[in-house]
Amino acid sequence: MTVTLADVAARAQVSPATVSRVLNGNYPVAASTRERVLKAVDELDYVLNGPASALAAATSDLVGILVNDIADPFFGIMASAIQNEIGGPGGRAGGERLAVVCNTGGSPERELTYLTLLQRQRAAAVVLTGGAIENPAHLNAVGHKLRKLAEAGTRVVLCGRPPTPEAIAITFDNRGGGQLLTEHLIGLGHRRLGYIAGPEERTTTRHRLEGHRAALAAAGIEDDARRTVYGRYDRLSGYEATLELLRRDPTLTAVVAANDTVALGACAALRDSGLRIPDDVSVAGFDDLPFSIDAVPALTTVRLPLTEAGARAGRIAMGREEAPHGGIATVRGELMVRGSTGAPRAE
Amino acid sequence: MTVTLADVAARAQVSPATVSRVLNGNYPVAASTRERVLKAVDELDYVLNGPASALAAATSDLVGILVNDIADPFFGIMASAIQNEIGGPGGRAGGERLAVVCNTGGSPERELTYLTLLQRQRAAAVVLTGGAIENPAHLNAVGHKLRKLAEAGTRVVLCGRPPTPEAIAITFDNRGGGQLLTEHLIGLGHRRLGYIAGPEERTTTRHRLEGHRAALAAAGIEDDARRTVYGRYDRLSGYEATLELLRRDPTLTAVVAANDTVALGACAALRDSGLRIPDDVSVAGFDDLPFSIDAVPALTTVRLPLTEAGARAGRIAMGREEAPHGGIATVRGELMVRGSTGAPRAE
DNA sequence: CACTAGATAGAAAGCGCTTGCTGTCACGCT
DNA sequence: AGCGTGACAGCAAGCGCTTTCTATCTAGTG
Repeated sequence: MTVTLADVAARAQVSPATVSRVLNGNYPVAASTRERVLKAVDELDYVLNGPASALAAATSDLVGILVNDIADPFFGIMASAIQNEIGGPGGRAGGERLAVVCNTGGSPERELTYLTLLQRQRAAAVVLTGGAIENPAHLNAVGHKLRKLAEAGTRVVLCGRPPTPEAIAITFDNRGGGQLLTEHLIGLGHRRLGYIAGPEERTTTRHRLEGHRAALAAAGIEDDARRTVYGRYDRLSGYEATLELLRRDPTLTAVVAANDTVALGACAALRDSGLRIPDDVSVAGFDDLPFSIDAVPALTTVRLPLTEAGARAGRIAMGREEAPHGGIATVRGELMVRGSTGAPRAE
Repeated sequence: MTVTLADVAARAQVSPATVSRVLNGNYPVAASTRERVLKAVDELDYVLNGPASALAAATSDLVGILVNDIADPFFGIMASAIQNEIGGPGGRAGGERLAVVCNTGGSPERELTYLTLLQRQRAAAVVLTGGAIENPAHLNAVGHKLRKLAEAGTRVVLCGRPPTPEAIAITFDNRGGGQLLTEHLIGLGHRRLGYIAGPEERTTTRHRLEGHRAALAAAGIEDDARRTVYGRYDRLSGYEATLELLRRDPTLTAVVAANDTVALGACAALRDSGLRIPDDVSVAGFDDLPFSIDAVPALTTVRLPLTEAGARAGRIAMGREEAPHGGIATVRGELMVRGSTGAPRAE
């Protein structure tokens, strides 16, 4: 029914071995023979059987990219950059690899299961993006899996994720970025800052918050726990958290959000509460996603070089760039001061 | 080196066949035996060899999702919805399938290569999302591939893509949406409307533009070709196109954009040109992506039920929902009138 | 001109799993 | 007591490809 290597071989009057060699091109085959084979392949519309090939060769051309939320451009941009370097069809790289992105939805189980599935497929490489979940049991399980994958020859790279002993990592300096942002706000004269954090058990959340607190501490500002609200990394969360923050302290002069999307929600909540940005309340985001500049006023935020980091991770995953020294590269964010932050209103 | 089925069998003192059956759970195995096997699997940390399994069973659990641009939330949202239904680990569905998204970047070659790669992997299903490229040769090649895939037992579903004879399709009524938008603008009194289209050879571009023109024609407004500019589906394109439109006719009172992202760029260009929205110029987008409501003023646009459509496509791909009658379901967009459109300034 | 090295092609042994078919028991029925 | 009948378990034949090793042939070489 389906065309096999043997069919092609028969048609081209050569042995299956020869066809295989023509297709893989790593063994001398006379030009005339090659041509005959290629012709047969074409005529028969033959397509290699991936599983069979992977089984026999004990390798596969699958590369997995794990993301927390595929609907979030933060991940989309990174995934796109990674995939570009992985090669994928027509990518910058040569070999044809199937770069696939797997959406964990931020769920530990899904993350683990995808890792197993990738292991099962004998993936050539795996790139994990974004913050990790800080649960000892889960961390352990993931570490174990990564080790197994590495042992099996799968290259494992982390991108925008805190380093672990098991893999090469391109890490974002979320802590430094958070600090930059809050320092900026404090420099403008703010003293009562609300903070909208992400999900509590994420490393990204913790690091950004730590940076924020470090800046507060450095300025001798008391860190009132009531000024921090945890939520999700989405717009609605930002909206609700802002309302809550305002309820707890209507005299806030600035709101720092977990990321740009959350910041957008915060802006909406402030506007709906009749407050002007930045005259009444300043707002800051994080990531500098494309739409941030289109907010009105444009969002002050920390730009993360998502594309560059992704590209680098992709190249390392393909073995086309050597790993950074010590296996860890830390990428800093750049403070982008725009219209959404300003001096607090005089009291 | 790596643990195989046979190792597990030896350890559990059963035959490989039994282990296989325990793992696949589609054959009666005594509880005590099952337990013994499971224990061995656990102790040995055994992971099934995907390729081998796929080869022997002649099926795979891979499901491909093709998107034009993974960094664009339009696709991210659909992909997320599809993947959710596909099951993926922990998804709503039962079986563990590897739902993978492939980023074509809008390139015909990449689209084709991914399709081949998926065919090579004997994918269980393939979902193609977003507009197609209107190039006869390419259309033909894709059609051919889809037919082959279907013949091989791969379920093929289109989502947000024009129907073809080869597949089941959930299609967006881009034409109707475009018409709605322009009718709305005309209803407000606009007569000189600029149109920023997407890439010329995309079906989405053409359909939305046709809707726009149909509305103009219905209102007896001459369709000046100089009022249409083609570009890409990104922000910068919207910015530049708007400047160009303004250059060609500074008296424009409205700009209709190919999608929300482009609309954002258009807004930026208008603002930078010292024009107010909607007082001087109205702006309309398309898709109603999450950030559209956060633009200031909020974007008037056509909401496309991306999540619902994706979910449905996913279910159909999994065979958990029957195909729509005739194999085609058309989904309409809903006009969302918001602040970015208003009556034109009096002349 | 005999001989060897280099270039190609083929034979065949798996890769690790699934599954149709063939046992082997232990029951429960007549 | 004899036997049909499930319920399990194992055998063994592949699935379609890669690759090692071997065979063959041609072209140099002294």
